[in-house]
Amino acid sequence: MQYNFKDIEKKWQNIWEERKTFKAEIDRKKKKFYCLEMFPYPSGRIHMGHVRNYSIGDVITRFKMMNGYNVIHPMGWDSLGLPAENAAIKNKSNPKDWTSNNIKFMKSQLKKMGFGYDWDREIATCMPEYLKWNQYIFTKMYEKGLVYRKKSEVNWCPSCKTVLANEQVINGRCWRCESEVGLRDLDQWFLKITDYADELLNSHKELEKWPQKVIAMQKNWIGKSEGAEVEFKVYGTDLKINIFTTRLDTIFGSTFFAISIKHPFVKELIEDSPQKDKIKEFIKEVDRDSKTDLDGNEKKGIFTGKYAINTFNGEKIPIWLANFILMEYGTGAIMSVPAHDERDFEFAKKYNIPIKRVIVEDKSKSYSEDVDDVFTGKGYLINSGSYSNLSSEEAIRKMGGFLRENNLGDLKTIFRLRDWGVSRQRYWGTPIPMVYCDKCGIVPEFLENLPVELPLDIDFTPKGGSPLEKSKEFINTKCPKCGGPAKRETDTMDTFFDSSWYFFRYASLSHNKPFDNDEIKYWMPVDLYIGGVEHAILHLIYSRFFAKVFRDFGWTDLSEPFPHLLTQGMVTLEGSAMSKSKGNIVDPDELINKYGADTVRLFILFASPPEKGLEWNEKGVEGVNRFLNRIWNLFHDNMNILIENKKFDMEKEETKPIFIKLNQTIKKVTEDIEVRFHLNTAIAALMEFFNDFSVSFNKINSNNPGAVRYIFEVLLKLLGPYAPHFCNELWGKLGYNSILEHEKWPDFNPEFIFEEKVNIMVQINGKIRDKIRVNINEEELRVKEMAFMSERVKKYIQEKQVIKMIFIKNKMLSMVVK
RNA sequence: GCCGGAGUGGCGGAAUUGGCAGACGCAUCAGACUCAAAAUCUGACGAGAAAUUGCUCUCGUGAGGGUUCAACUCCCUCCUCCGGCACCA
Repeated sequence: MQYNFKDIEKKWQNIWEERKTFKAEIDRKKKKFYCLEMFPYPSGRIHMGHVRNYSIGDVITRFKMMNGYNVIHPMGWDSLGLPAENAAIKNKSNPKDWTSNNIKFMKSQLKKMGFGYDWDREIATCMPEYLKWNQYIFTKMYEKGLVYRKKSEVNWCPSCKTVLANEQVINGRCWRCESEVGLRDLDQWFLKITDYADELLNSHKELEKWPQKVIAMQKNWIGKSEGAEVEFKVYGTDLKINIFTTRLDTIFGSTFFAISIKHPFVKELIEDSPQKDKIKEFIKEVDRDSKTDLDGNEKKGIFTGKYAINTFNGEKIPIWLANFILMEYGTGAIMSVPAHDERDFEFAKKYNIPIKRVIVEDKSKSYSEDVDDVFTGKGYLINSGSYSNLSSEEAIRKMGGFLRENNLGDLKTIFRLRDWGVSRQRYWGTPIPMVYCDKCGIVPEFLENLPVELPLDIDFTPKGGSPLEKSKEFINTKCPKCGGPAKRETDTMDTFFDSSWYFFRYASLSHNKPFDNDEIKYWMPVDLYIGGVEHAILHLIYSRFFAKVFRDFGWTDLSEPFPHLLTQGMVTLEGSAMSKSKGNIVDPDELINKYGADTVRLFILFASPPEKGLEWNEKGVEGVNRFLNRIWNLFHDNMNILIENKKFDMEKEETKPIFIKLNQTIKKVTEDIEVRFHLNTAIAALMEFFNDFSVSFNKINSNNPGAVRYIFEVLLKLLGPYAPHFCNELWGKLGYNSILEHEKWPDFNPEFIFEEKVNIMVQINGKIRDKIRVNINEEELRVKEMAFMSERVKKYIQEKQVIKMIFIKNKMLSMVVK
């Protein structure tokens, strides 16, 4: 029989809502637990990734509630962003309406899954209140010097005359008109996240409960490298070019100098070269390559005609333009040491540049003048003037000192991480609250004028520029300082800005500031943050950065917002992520309608442990549904026994095994949730227990009938977080008015964890030859006696000598015979 | 190239501290119920060998080696796959 999940699930969803079961209020007598899942972008419908993510969070939430925690479990919407704008262009509608319709629908889907959220704390990042504090944070950052303006390139469609987001550029072409996309230099806003690069890296140490993988990814992304910056003079000119190197110790081996084609001094270097036209042609070529030939690994270069003077030995070395030097990293110029760097070696071979060995692995060995292989390791210096014979490390230290003393450079640490460009030339984002006044210059909008809201009467059909640029009422404003006429910034913020602090706002929906520190002190940090591993880098670095900035503002005492992170793997179909554009979406609604939310929740959690990727396969859904039905049927077939509520005896011989199994299951399920988050094995343990229970049901019923009800009660509590509607319904049928979430999570009885008899394996020469059943904690001597009496053991040890015996209590007896 | 992670039956996965490999579920097969099917229930289910039924043995966790009484688990070498970063100076 299939239980009627439709009525039951609706009923309990209403009860949770009416009783405000998941409302979170500060109660300083209780320990809090902040359970957070990454909020969704309201794209229209929830997908399997959401179902998985929120099912995990919901199990933890209910589990923690039953363990006496004051749980906050909020939900909201990352509701600004490009898809809304694209949809608006397509449907000639408004992003706001599109978004709020989607939110409405998705919220109903989440409710249908039975997820327990405190909807009173719901946030949508597009709401005026959120815009206001988002903008306020931006102006604060500006005041503190964490925001600046810089020219930066954007994608530009020449036919639509508009800036394109990266997502709108498909294979180098515009997503709408397919014309080739170019680049444009625009003034844009940046956040100085690099000021925090070192701290973001160092405080990884505090994140003990983060997956190693995520930390490794972030470290990679921040990309710290320690080296030195050295000034080189250009021979015969006043030019000085700085280079960055991690191998200052190799500087005596530098035989050429290479700079990026984008280096600001290129123009001056080639000004009077007879080869000027050829060089310009080369620059164009490399520029083209960099756009088309993504992994173009052939090294190319051209001699500029100028020479640099090696700061350490005065040698003149030729300056080349080379395609493998990036302006974005270091200083855009390098000293090249072909003997000790793979790329420099390849380049030198190609262009017949001398190669000079200056580092050797072994001081006592002699090396030939010819260098036919690259040695990139550290070692000892040779051919390096007064630095010869020093180790690489010593040399770097001394050379660094020399640079500092002579004002020619210094040891320096650089990062791959670059400042965060937050400007977007789009409509559906938080307007950057800056005003351009002819008299006062750039003025951040005052708090009392916030939020700067988006104008609604906007034509979204792309005609050139950002939609905001065309709104006269938006652009024209008063200067907050002098009151004179001024113009508004038309760029909006990267939506990652919005999502970098929403979890503070959930915890404190304060009306006169972004959040209130008293409330933050109670609720924050987030005790468990659950989300897709695809956010391992950007979102999780930005959020950590924001927390540190807030701390430095004096707004909180918190340095890390998420001490415990659980990253779930992606749900894939045929090996690739489900996405609308690929058309491989599995819609959870169909499954919910067919099997009910409880089955869907159980199913997605049972399929694999959360952190692993999950290849979608619907086959197993029948299995978990069967499990629920079997419980339902056993329960209802025995209602008469269950409502009698008789006394029972735990110690009774006939039923002791099921109590032991029950207590073992409590222990296992508790630890699986709490310690490992392996919800799949917790469910498996519950199934295993129920199998035992049904097999021995008649025996229990006839020997110890009162136990049936007790066992069902415990089972419902343990299964409750996974299948909350189902379990609450049965709980009610036992005559309780309470809801399971307010019941206490069962404790296991340590006296019922161990069985009275255990199997001891008898191993002879590494192979298991017998199992003997003995009382728990049986003495070594007695086990040995029994083992020697076993016929099967005798077979293997007769006429042989036992030379070694190892006894592990309750587990095994291992013998070595000869 | 560098940095992570993984590799176990037909499939998803389990084995938490080095101690019974394959829990739990799916699929499959057989049986019961049924006129029949579905549903449900019962049983079998890593590979191979032997056997009269039960009691049996050998091999087996990507490959090869090692440590150990004992290895999916620890060490070394290698292969494959996935993820991140990448002419990073």
